[in-house]
Amino acid sequence: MVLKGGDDTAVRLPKKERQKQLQLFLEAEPFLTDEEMARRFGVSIQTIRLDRMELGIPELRGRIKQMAQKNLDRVRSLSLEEVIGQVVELNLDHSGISVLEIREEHVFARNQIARGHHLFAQANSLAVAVVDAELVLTATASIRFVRPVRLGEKCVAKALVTRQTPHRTQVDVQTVVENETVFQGVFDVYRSKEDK
Amino acid sequence: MVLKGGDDTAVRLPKKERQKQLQLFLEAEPFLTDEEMARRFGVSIQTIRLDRMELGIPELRGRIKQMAQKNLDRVRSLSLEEVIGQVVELNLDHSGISVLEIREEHVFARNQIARGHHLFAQANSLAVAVVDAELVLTATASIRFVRPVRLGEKCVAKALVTRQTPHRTQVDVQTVVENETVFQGVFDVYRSKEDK
DNA sequence: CACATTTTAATACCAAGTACTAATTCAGTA
DNA sequence: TACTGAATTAGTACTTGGTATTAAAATGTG
Repeated sequence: MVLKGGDDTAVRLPKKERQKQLQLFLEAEPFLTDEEMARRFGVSIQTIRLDRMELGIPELRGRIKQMAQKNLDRVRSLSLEEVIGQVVELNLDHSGISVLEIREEHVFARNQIARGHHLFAQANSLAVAVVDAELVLTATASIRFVRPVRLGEKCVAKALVTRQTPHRTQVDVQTVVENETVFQGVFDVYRSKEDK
Repeated sequence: MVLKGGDDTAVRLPKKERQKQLQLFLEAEPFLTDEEMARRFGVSIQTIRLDRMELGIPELRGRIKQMAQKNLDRVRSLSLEEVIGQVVELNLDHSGISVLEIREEHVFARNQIARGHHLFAQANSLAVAVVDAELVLTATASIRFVRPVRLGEKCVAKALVTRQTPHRTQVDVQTVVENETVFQGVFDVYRSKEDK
């Protein structure tokens, strides 16, 4: 009989440790087959499968499918996302409200603070949405980030049309988190061919 | 012998037509198996496989793997994408240049014009990037969209630091497409703990 | 030592294919 | 009408990356 310890890199890890590693591995490289994992840990394929069972990790194909599904959902929601954030009220040519929850993808990894352009995007797309015309484009904007917004906070943007001229509409937008103003902006929006 | 036409919905389509449909189907629902497709077209599974061969469409597993991969790439590039657009030049606390090509996801589906907030995002993230400090946040900005930008155009944003005070930096950004200005903005950026 | 835990092994089976060969059906035409 | 070529269907062997189950071996521990 041969000693098992030396065949790969190191002494075989205890079960717990191996399972912890396994999860990390799969997080980094979700496309690993059981076979490959077994090779890396210097352990039999059945052991890996037992581990997966215990940890509730689905098989390769299941994992891939989940990721693909996520991708699909994203693409679909993106094309639907004509307005950044969710519109909860809209009175054309008058006012509108949208809500945006700050998620991982909106913040700086370093400090969990929302990047300014997401707040801007929410406000800008709402400003454009309230204007009732075929072609609507932002011309100028003057904005102010009043205080930083953090991961998890819900931003409520309120837009109000404040002036109308033949080809321009002025929209004021104020964004609040729990009644505290975090952003405000004045958008001067160009429009043409009334009535979309 | 039985007539083949009536078994499903309609008379069997000619090859060309079926293949066209097949592509559309898979675009909408990429998770269909050959078996399911065969059922829908009222045709044998082999026929579907021949079609896939001719059209160069990979098998189900290949398709979902591709999508999953795309998802992975996106997530990874997103975290790398600290700056929107590609930075081609950067002199800390002085100036910087970034390039952004307007793609499908940046434009209004209706008229192929870039949504303002993408131009803003490019400019804003560049303005933040040129400032050399641990914490950098946009405080206020005054911006102007000079002319609409269309699908496929390459936006070159140039940032220039124009003023420095103990906690504020003013950055002017001008974005051009083929020497024509399309966007300009003045960003007032807050910073703290010099030297990141 | 005896017993439990952990690890391997072995076998049957599955989904969704590929690869290949061969038979059948159909459509148009010489 | 018989023949030909394209299109379709059938059938078999083999592949990947598994599940499910049963059982044997190795290892650890009181």
